[in-house]
Amino acid sequence: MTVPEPTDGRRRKGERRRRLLIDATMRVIERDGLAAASQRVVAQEADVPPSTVTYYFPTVDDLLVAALTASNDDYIQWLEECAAAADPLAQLAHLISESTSTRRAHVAAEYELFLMAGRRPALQPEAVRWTDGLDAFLAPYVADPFERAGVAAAVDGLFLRCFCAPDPPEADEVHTVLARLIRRE
Amino acid sequence: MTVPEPTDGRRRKGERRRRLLIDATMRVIERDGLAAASQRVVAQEADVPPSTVTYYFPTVDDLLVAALTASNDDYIQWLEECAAAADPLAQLAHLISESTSTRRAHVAAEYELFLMAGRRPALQPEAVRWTDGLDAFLAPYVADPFERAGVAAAVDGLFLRCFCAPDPPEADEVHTVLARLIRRE
DNA sequence: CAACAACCTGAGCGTTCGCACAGCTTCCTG
DNA sequence: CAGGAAGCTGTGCGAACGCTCAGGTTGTTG
Repeated sequence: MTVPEPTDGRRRKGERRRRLLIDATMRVIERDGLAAASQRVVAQEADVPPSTVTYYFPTVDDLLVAALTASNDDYIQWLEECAAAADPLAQLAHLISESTSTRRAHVAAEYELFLMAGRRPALQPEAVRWTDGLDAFLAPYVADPFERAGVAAAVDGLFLRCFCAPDPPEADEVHTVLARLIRRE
Repeated sequence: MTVPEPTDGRRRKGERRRRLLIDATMRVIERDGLAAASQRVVAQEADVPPSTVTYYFPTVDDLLVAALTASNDDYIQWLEECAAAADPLAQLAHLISESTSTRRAHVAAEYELFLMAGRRPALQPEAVRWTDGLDAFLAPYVADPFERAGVAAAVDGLFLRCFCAPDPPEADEVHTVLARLIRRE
């Protein structure tokens, strides 16, 4: 996924610019939703002329797909970081609970991606990347594949709950929920 | 939620027309997403002039909120029907698995609603209506509230999975997943 | 330093958008 | 059966939309 960091200074600047636009798109998505992420609005958010957006992303759809894919990248990486932590489950609970505050844009983008994938088969592999990553993360904790599918679905549901519930659960509450789903006695 | 069915024939026709527009909106959402549901597009889908949409829904936003709310109504009602069935859990699994085919528009609308609720506090009660209903449904099966929150989140996650996964699970598979989450041994 | 590639942008075209509004028909009520 | 409420729609305005394109600047390479 990550580009091998070009030596050419021009291309490097180009990559930086692309990233700038994607970040601006994420901020717009967080604030007003995917539908509000038009060429002009994103351009203004990034403080560049509208034609710059066209230069880097031939169509707005390309821009949106790029932003959603990048967001998915981030989540998969964070998940791997969770897996490498001292207490992976607690770390995951923390990540989930941050949907309330720090990572609102990312959660919104993730679910917009899922919604898009439901209509466009071309995007399904991107959704699968996440679910596969999540399944791999949970494998050490839940042996039975059916049960694991259930816990994975719960993780997705918890992200959403933290994003849109009036009184979203704290990290330790999410941790408790996850732990009770996994620990069977 | 349901209007007391007016005696006035004019108002009754009006209600029918409102419903017609909401249904058309749902079809558009299913096909091309919430962002595509503009006044003109919905009007064409419903085979009425654009100004008719303005007449019944002062702004497009009103139309979208009405459609999403109506969809939420449907889901809550279906959930109650599941609860009243012979095997509620199997019936719920069936409902979830229909996200793949019959109820695609409703699933999409439901998640669009959640995403909107994340940005607009005014819509949060609508999201809460669903989660509360789901919690009530699960109460007989899962006593512990934390565990129940986990299973509820899993239900939401399973809806999404059925909507956008390349090889969505069948009803009996969903049933197995739910049963293993609930039956602890 | 010539040649080229990548970056960059202002102007503008055609389309769609949301919404206002005046004026019409239909239907109920006193 | 008069009066009014509710339903209905064609017209049109200003704004935003996606996208094209000609032409300019900057940086790299042989």
